[in-house]
Amino acid sequence: MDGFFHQGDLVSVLTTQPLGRALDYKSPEGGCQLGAFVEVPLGPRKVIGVVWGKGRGDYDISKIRSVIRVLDAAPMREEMQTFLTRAADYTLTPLPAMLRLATRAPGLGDPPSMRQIYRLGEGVPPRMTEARTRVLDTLKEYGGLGFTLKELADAADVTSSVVKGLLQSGAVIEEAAPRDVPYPRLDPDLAGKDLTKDQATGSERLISAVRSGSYGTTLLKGVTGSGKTEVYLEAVAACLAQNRQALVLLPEIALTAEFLTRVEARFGAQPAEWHSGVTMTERRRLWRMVGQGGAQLIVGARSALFLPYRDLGLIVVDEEHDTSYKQEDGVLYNARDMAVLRASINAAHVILASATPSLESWVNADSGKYDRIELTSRFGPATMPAMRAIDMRVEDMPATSWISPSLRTAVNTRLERSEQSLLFINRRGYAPVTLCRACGQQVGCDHCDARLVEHRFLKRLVCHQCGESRPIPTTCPSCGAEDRLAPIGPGVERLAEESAALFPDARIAVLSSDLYGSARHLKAQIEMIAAGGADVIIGTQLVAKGHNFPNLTLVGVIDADLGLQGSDLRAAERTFQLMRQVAGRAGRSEVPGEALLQTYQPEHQVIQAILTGEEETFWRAEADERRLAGMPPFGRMAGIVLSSPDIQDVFDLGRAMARQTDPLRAIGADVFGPAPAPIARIRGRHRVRLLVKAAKGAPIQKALAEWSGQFRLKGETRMSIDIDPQGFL
DNA sequence: AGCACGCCGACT
DNA sequence: GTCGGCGTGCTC
Repeated sequence: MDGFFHQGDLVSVLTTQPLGRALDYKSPEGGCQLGAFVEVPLGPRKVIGVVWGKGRGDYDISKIRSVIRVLDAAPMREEMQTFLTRAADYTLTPLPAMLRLATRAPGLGDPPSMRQIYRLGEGVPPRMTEARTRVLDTLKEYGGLGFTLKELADAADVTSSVVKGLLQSGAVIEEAAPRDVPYPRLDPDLAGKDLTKDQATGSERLISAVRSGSYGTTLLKGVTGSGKTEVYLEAVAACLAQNRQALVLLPEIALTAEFLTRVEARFGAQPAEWHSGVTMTERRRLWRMVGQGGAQLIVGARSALFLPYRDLGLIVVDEEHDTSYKQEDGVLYNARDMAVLRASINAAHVILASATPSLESWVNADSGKYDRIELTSRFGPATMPAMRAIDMRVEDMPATSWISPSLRTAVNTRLERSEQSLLFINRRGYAPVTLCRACGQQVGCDHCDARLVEHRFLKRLVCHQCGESRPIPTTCPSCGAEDRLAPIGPGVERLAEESAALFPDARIAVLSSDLYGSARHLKAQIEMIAAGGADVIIGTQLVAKGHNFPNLTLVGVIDADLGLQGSDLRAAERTFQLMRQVAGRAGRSEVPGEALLQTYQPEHQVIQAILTGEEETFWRAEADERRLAGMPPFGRMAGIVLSSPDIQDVFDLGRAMARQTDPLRAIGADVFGPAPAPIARIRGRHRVRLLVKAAKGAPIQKALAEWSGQFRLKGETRMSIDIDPQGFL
C-alpha cells in the first residue's frame, strides 16, 4: 500500500525539537502511515513528531530506536507537508519550528477525551412523576445527539437526581461519547442579504472563481461600508456548497464577535473560532474537527493557516493591508503571503479584502496576477465623508492644547444635533514624553531604547517596547530635581481630559486597547458607544478597524502628520491607509459625514491624496517610486537582526558579516549596514541590523542561508532573518 | 530544547 | 583535592 510502513521499516520522523532535520526510526508494531503523528524516543525523553517520509538509512542501524506509538489523530496530509516545507524555505525558518506552528493542538498525545451523555432508553419507570415526564419529553424531542447531565437537567428544569432516578429503570441510559463533537452545520442555501448591483456582480465573479476548484487570488477592494463582508460571504457559501472548508482571517480578535453574528444571520449557525482567546478544550475540539471535516467555516487569527484542514477551498484575508498579519517575533511570516502559498498548494481560492490594499496587492492586481473586484458605492444612502484639512499653522491656540478652534466648532455642531464625533489620535496613554525641566532629560526605559509613556489611568510610566512599568516619579531619575517632571505631547488620555474641559456637557468615551482587561469588556464598550451611549469618542488605531457607529458624523484626526515623520518607506502608504480607514467611520447611515485632518503640512502629497481620495493616482505614484528604487514589490529585501546583551559582540559580528558577502554578491545583491536596528535595544538586548537588497527574481533565500551559515554565534548572540521586512530604512 | 561532558577558576 | 561555572556537542 502506498504511504504505509510495516513494522521495522525505517521511517524519517520530524519533531519540533530544533535539530534542523528529521531523524530515522523503526516503524512500530502494526506499522504506521506517511504523515502519522507519532511519539518517539529522543535521548532520555519522549517527543511528538510526524512520519515525514521513508528513512534515509545513513545512520548506524544498531542505534536506531523504534517509534513508541502512533497517536490518535488524522495523519498529516501531503499538501500540509508541502506547505510547511515551502513556507520554511521561503521564510528561512528551520522546518521543526514550522512544524511547531502546525502542532499547536493541546492534548495531541492524549486519547480522545470522553464524557457521559444521556439519551432515551427502552425501560419504563415504575412510577411516573411530573418531573420525570418532563425529562423524557425533552429527550424525545431534542435528545438525538444526547445531553450531558447538566444540560438535560437544565433543559427539563429538574435536578440531576431526577435523571439519576430514571437511570435505574433504564428509561434513560448513560453512555460515553467523545467530547470533541462536530460544529453545527452551516446552511449555504439560506437566503443572503439583498445585494446592490455592484455587490451582486462582484459576488458572481467570486462564486465562479470558487466553483472552478483551482487556485486563484482576487483583490476585493471596496470603500468602508460598501459591504465587502456580504460579498465574500457569498463566496463562502459557494465553497461550503461544494463541501469544502473555508477560512476567514481577521486581523483583530475584537472584530470576531461582529463577524460571528453576521455568519449566523447568513448560514443559521456560528462558525468555529480560533485565536488566542479560545480555551484549551475548544482548541482541541477545533483542531480535531478541522481534520475530520466536522468544521466547515473557521474564523481566526493568522495561526489558523496552520490547522490540519481536510479540504480547504477558500481563504479570505479581511483587511489584508493590516500590519498585524506580519508576525514580528518567533517565526517571521506574513499571513497574507502564506495564505496565497497555502491556497496554491490546495487548489483553493484567496480573497484579499480591503478598502486600502497594501501596495504589494495593488501592484499584483494592476499587473493582472490577481483578479480585481471593486465596490465603488457605499451600501444604502451612506456616502464617503467630505474631507478637509485644518491648517494648524494658522489656528490660534496655546501649545498645551491639541483641539483646534475649527475642530472644536465642528464638534459643537454635532453636539447640538445629537450626533457623535470621533477624535482620533494614534497614541496610547497620557503623554508620550516625560521631560525634566531642570536637566532637560527625557525619562527612558532601562532595558530598551525607548521613552517611557505616562499612563495616568494606570498611574504609571510604561515602556511600550517591553511592557515594563514603574510608578510616576516625582523626582527626576537623572538629576534628582524635585517636582520638575512635565508631560510633553498628547495621548488619548490627555485628549480625553482636554475634551472634558472643552465639552463639559458631552458624554465622553475613550477607546484604547490598554484600558480594557478583556476582549469581552472591550466589546461591551464598543456596543455601548454604537448604541449611542457617548457623544464624543476618543480613540486610537483600534477605532479604525471596522466597527460600526451608525450615529457618527464627524471624525477629527488630531495629528495627521504623525505617520509621515521618520524615514520608513511604507510611512506614506500606512498613513494613507489609516487616515482613509478612520475617515470611513463617519457617515455610515443616512447623515453624510465629515472628516477633518489637523496638519502642519496640508500641501504634502500624501495629505493631498487622502483629501482628494484619488487613490489610483496615489498608488501609481507610490508604485513608480518603489520601482525606481528597486524596492519591494519590485525588488526583494531581507533584514538580518543580530541581538545580544553585549553591544560589542553584535557590532563585531555585524561588521564581520558585512565583510564576507561572497554568496550575496554572487546573485548581485547589495548589503547595507550594520546599523543600530530601528529599536536599538529591547529587554536589555542590543540590536543591530543589516539589510540585503536583491533583484526581483534573485534566489535570495539560498544566498542568505549560505551567507549566514558561515558565521558562528557566540554566547547569547542571536540572529533572525526577516524576508520582506515591513520597515526598511 | 534539554542534557551530558569537560575544561578552567575558587573554595573546604 | 573538588565543586561548579557554562561553552560544546549530541539526540535516530
